[in-house]
Amino acid sequence: MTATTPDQSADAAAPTTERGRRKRAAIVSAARAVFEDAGFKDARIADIAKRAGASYGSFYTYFESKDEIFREVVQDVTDEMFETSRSGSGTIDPVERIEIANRKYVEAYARNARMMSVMAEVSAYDDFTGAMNYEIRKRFVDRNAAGIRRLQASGEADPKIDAEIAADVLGGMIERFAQVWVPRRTPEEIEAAVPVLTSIWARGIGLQG
Amino acid sequence: MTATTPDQSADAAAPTTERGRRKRAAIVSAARAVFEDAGFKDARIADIAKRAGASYGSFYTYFESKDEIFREVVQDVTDEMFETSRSGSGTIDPVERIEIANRKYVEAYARNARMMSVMAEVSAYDDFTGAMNYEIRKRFVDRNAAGIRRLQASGEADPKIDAEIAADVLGGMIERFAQVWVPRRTPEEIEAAVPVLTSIWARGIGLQG
Amino acid sequence: MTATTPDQSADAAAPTTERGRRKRAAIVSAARAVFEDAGFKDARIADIAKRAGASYGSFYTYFESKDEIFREVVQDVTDEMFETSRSGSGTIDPVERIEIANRKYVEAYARNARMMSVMAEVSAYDDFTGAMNYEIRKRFVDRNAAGIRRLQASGEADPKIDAEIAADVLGGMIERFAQVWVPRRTPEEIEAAVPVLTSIWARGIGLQG
Amino acid sequence: MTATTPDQSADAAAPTTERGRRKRAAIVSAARAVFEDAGFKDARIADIAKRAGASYGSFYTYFESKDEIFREVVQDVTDEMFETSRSGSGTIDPVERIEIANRKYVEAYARNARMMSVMAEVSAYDDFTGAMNYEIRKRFVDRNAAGIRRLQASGEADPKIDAEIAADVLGGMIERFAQVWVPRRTPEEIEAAVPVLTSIWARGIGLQG
DNA sequence: AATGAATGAGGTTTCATTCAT
DNA sequence: CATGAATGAAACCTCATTCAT
Repeated sequence: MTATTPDQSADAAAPTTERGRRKRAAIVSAARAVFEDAGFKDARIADIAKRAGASYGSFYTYFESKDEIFREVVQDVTDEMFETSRSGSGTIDPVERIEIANRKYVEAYARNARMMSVMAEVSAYDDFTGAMNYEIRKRFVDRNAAGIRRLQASGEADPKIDAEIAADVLGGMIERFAQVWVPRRTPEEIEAAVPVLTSIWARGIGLQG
Repeated sequence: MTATTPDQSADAAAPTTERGRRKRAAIVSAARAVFEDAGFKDARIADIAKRAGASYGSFYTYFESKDEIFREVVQDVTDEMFETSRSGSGTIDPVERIEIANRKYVEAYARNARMMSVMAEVSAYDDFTGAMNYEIRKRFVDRNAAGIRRLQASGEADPKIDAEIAADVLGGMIERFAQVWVPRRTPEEIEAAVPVLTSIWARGIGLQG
Repeated sequence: MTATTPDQSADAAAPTTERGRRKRAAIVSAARAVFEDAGFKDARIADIAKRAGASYGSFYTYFESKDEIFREVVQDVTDEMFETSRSGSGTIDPVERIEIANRKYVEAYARNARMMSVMAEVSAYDDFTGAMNYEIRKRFVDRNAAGIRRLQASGEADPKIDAEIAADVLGGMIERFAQVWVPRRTPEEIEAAVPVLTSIWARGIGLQG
Repeated sequence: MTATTPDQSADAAAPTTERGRRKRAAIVSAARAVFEDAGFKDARIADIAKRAGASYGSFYTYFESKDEIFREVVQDVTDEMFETSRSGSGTIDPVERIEIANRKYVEAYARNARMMSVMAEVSAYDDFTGAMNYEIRKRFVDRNAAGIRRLQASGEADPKIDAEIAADVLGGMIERFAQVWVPRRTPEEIEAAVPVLTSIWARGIGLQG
């Protein structure tokens, strides 16, 4: 994949029939599975087509290129990472809110772990994927920053802290935790570590005596 | 690159003459530059040879394959990351020690940033590189854990904290900070952020009132 | 070609369309011609493809490797050598039967002479081809042994002779005759020598006063 | 190896010192071993040099090319095949003489079996080797023809037989026997089969009853 | 639309031979 | 003469993309 900017002028027409929509969806789903198994470079169109029960040529009826379908899968992942982390919580206790947010992020990451890893691979040489990665991160960090500023305003968090940097750094801590722990540890181990994350986070911004 | 374990049975001979040593070093150096520019998959032997002022065949005088030279470069990076982070500091103040350690890691990362990124790419499908990455991380995290335990023993850090998990998580925070900031920010911005990292770290383990 | 055992897990798909079948057959035919001209080692995929009017890649649509197509050609030759020598003769005179069998073998060899020679070359380092060569020989020798035993049972051939060894040795005589004479002599010379072969064979097993 | 005619204008000088002669002999010996192990095409100059304890460059001090050294080895084999089969026997009994000659050929073949097989491989594309093979065969067949004519003159063998063709055909029987049996059977089995060869040969030319 | 065959640029690797030291 | 590094022409194989049916 060469460095590119998103190109919306898709030549491959959107399917008009129900059957076409199903086939298209099958290809996207198969592509995601193949990318997860093989990474981007080693994924072959032939494998995607076979896995989708489609022919070689059918792939190109729906997608212009390998890049294009990869971007569609990346977009799906990005959307889901957004979606999941969006819903707020009803609680009032700030530490509990932080823990819920952290847990949500880790859970969303777990559902998309392989693709997140492949996106990290591809970001190295593809601008679009890099931008998507950045978006996911930015959304997460921005929400964290807003939360910290709110806690500073209410006098619960240390007002001397730079909220943007702290949110960036602490968000990175969660990201890295997910990257490292999700593929290697059991759900129970991860669950047990989340309170440690929360505690560090809370102390880090001066919450709690 | 297919998943592999380190293989010491190098078929390509070590150079016996001074001239050979120079050419070999030139190839390693050129290879690193090419990997940094292009990543692993897109790096071409032809480019490495040309950049080293060597012929196509000369490459294969010293290295069996693209995999082999990549591992040599990875080994070099790993060694340097170890080397740098090893030397202790003379100070006694724990916060200052943490800051020095963090700054050292970030500086070492900065010197190897592109290769660290390529290694992240390749770790996805190559066991050797994955193992090297793991080694770097483990070394860093272990040192941190020892430091935390020491501070707990001296009563400076909160003894209720699980030192291993905290070291893992806080180490990840530094790693991710380096990954994200080094390629995108100026040295000044990074320098300015390090105290934030240090502060969060220190508070996170219960240092300071 | 490295030593191998036959591998039935062909990855290259069998053609499903008529067009595909034609192209595949053209490639097999071209391959045989190229192997006959150049032997195995010097045969180049590019030449096979060009001769078949196909592109480089088309070759790999149907065959995994040079080894695989060589085996297919070898299989064809083997089949034809079997086929030809199978049909019995109607005559009752044992000497006449021997002469017919010898002539048939030599004729079959003549039709496949170049490939038989290439197979001899390749047998030196490839197990599959060696096995095919062995099969051809075994089939021929076994039939001869049965014939000799029949003649011994009917009292026409010397019963003291070891039929298996005699069949092996006399079969080898025919094989070697074909190897040496077919490429170097005219059909007329060969035709004229066949009765000598027959006479030696017949006398050798004690037929005729 | 491309088709060539023997070229006596060797550029590589004959060694003048004793040490040079020894090294040259070591290279020839190593080359033979490598050709026997690997055949012609797969034999590498590097392996020959290493096996001879010589450097890469030394090889080219003594030999112009891979072809040249192969021809030297082939010449050695040819000489030895000649040498061995030359010495006559003292006996008078014609059948015994035939048996001795056959046994001698098989024994000489056994000593050179691997190289004879490699020569068969190379004969397919190299004229010089083909000529050597032909020489070996011709010498053997000619001697046989002379023997048959002698027996015809003395009234022991059937005078109606064409001595040249019979010698060719029966010689081929021995050759093929050696090719097939030597690599696959034990010396005892071979020894046991030689009388069958002799018997067929003797009967074939009308000797005995 | 669907199918699957056809294309060919692009990359890796080998190794006989030459050449600088 | 000895050494071993340097050269580069081949040759193989892959696979995204195009195209004929």
